[in-house]
Amino acid sequence: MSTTAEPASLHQRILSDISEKILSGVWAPGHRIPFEHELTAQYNCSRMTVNKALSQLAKAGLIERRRRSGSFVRQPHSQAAILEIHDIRTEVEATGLPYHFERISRLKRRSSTEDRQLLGLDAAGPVLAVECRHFAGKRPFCQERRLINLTAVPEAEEEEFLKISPNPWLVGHVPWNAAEHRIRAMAADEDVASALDIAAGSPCLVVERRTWNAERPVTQVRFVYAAESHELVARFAPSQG
Amino acid sequence: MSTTAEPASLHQRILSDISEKILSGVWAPGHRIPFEHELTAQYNCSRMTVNKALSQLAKAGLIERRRRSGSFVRQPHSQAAILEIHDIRTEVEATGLPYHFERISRLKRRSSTEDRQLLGLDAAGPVLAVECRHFAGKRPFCQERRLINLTAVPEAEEEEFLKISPNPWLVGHVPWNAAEHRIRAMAADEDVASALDIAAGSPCLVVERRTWNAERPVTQVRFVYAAESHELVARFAPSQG
DNA sequence: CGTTTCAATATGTATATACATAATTTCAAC
DNA sequence: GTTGAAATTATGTATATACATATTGAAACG
Repeated sequence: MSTTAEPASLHQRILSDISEKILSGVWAPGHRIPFEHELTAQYNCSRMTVNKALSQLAKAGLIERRRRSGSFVRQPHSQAAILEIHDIRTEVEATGLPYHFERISRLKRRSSTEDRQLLGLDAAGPVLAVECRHFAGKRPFCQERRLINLTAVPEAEEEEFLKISPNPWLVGHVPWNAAEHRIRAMAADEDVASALDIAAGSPCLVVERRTWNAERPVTQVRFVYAAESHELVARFAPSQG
Repeated sequence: MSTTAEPASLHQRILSDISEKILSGVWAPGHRIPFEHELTAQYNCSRMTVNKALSQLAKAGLIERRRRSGSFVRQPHSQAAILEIHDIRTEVEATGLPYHFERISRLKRRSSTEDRQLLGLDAAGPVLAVECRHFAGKRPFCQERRLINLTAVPEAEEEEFLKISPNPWLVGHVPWNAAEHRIRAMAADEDVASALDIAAGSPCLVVERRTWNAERPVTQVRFVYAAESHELVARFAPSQG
């Protein structure tokens, strides 16, 4: 997996240009983004192409379109994430921004008491601790801290997690049959604040997940998102198209 | 008035026709759905219109498109986020503390624009706005703000919600077949801070839920918990095919 | 026999165009 | 000055068309 998505097509480029401006704050909520005909001129393309990009942005909830008035940056509603095996790459790319991640550290160790508690292990054994940051464009989107039970997944020892992040690697290598999510809010501590480039104390959403394979703990992971950047959405039935 | 599936637009109709067939199981995973040019003939429209619908389906993950081969129904990406309708009384009592609640206000009014947006209503009509606090022991545990669509649930007008809180009352009186949860973190504003007896700005967990009955919005509710007091837990096994 | 080449095919993206629809503004009529 | 009809404007949807691209299958070739 390459980490950066090239601007595949023109309307994708327009889309990511604009969402970058919005998410970076260059265009604040309420700001009127250029009219379709202006963007048409700016990108030297047809109105249909611009329209496609703007329609997607509207559908994604980043902008609001009003006939006769123009298109406006919406209040930071932000993007949806399905609850379960939420794939961060997909979440990020849904916003139109290029995704990449950074592996910060990777350490094999004998499991500490805390590790065992987090993983739900009852016996000692080697674990792999991995820390990553996921980015949307140039901005940090999510901090990930993970423990992998090497007894259940010995192959993980050979993987550096530099080109592929732990989640897709695990999905491709290990089956699981049970999972547990814990979701809560917390104030950013120093560590989180610097990882996400936000102020210490500001609210964050924390998603912790443990997965098992045949009763055996596989991995435990904690994702932390800045509150403004993220919202989890879970639906029980398709509401409408 | 209820939200009867309106004709909307042609590509929307194509999209919902197809997703209906997929979700109902008429077209199983792996099934090749008709080629664009076949759908073009079937709906008597241009390929662009069909293409728009199929592209959206692909983006939504329901189908997979392969050049030269066609479009295929994908394996179900487990949409079933198991977040049961969480019952606050049960949550509180699980901690061993006595539960009680307090109805703060109850107001019938014509739906404002904001009400309609929150509920997902497209037409005006009466709503009931109810605000409550739930306690664990003597400490406030959760603030609840709710809108009830009186068009869908006229009986609610007779209920004062002094002895029974809105959630158990609704569960006993109105069936629902779709729900949506939104979960996020936020900083407590003045209102929340005083309701929960915490400092303004401290992190909170917000759970918003909307439920529908036969396409008709029933109720919208926002629960706010102080971060330290609460954690959501969701367990599930992968549904897979 | 295996490999290369080429044509056929379905999707992917972009174009120009047309008309519909909703929200403002203008401006004349009352 | 208020009302209301018409013009204006930006978006919404659909059309026909064109060419690009990936993949497949079959024909041509050494």
